[in-house]
Amino acid sequence: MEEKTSTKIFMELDEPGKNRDSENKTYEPSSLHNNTPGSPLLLSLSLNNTAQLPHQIQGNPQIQIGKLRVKLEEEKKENENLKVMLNLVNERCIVLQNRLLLHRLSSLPQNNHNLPKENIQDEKKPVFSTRQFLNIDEPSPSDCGKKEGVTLMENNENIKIGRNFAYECINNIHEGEIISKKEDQAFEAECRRARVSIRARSDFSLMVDGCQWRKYGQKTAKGNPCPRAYYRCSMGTSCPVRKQVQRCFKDETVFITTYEGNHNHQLPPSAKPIANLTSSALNTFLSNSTTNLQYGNNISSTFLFSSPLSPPNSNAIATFSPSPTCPTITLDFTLPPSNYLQFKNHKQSSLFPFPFQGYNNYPQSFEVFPSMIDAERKLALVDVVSEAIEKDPSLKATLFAAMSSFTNGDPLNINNHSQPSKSG
DNA sequence: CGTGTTTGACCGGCGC
DNA sequence: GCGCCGGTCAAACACG
Repeated sequence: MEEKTSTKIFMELDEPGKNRDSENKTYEPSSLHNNTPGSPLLLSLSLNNTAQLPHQIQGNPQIQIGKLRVKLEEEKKENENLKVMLNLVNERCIVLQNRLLLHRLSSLPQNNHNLPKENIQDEKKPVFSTRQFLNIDEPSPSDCGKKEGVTLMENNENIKIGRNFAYECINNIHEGEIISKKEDQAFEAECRRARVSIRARSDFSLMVDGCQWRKYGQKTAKGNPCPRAYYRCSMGTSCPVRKQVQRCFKDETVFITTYEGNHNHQLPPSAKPIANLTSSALNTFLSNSTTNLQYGNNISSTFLFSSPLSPPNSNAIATFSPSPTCPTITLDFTLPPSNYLQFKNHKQSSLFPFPFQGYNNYPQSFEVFPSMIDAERKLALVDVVSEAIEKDPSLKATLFAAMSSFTNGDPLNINNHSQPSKSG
């Protein structure tokens, strides 16, 4: 957008024999703008009078240049302000889009395998417009992203409209934030109760989480002969964080580590990746959970989770179980990377930037796998696919076959699943 | 002796 | 109300 407008200005200034004083070299656009080499000129949003520019250049060149420079400085300043504002609007739009997505996921009926086709189609849409979230008909300030982007390119009047749009957008979004404050409070309360469970192999880097733990109990839980160990964080005084570690009895190389609570002390650098992982997972899912509880839903969902950890440990299949007493997020790192690829390619999953940040402000992304099946079934699915892929290099066929067994023969229709056989 | 682990007892929530 | 189960407590123990 900026570069386009800038190019237009260049062309007008450089056009020979039209408005340019050929004897005066100071009309060189680069000398006018003092821009760094290669950087676009920052005139795009605010040049209300680009059409008049050639006329202004006529007459005394020195005076006109002086006037132009002053005007240019003003425009640059305004342009900077508008850029800041635009960034703000974009950031807030992303926040609203994610809120909308989580809202939509949680609003789906529990038996959503009977969803009409349109709804399933909707789930595949990568992003949702702000207007959809705010439920406002056009024309609306909530259309700022789209409308501003178009109108700013057209003419000066539209630039003004676009600018007003931006202002209105900000005001509008602020109202939305106020409305959602109550949800945020519920969200915080949820954070304290929620758990993040990590399934990882014993040689996996996640097993060393950088914190100091003191074991305070051990118990053999029902359904798993392997004892579950209970740990308390001993790094801070009365740190409320606890974790449970249990071996998976199906595959003893797999450990299930469950974290609960927030650290009340400074974390060492070595502990931050896991802290980021768990906090971003919590952030990712708990809005969904809060809305679920609010609407009385008790649905689980599965996502491809792009964690803040470095590759190759950067992806996990995440399962969210929004239990009213203890919502739990399970991040499964036990699948080989190829499984994630298959999982990802299988559905037209969408990718969008995720605004929530971990302790360390890692940039994060969040991939949506639009399904709503219960946690147990999905974990069973993960096991089946994992085993099959280990045995058979023909990943795609095996994966689709496994998916078909859960989806009444249609591997693409994850919502229309049937009960898996326990023989797995 | 200080720190961490082990392990049986205890408690509270939940389902029947 | 009762029993089951997960989670926690705390005394005993191990180790440096």
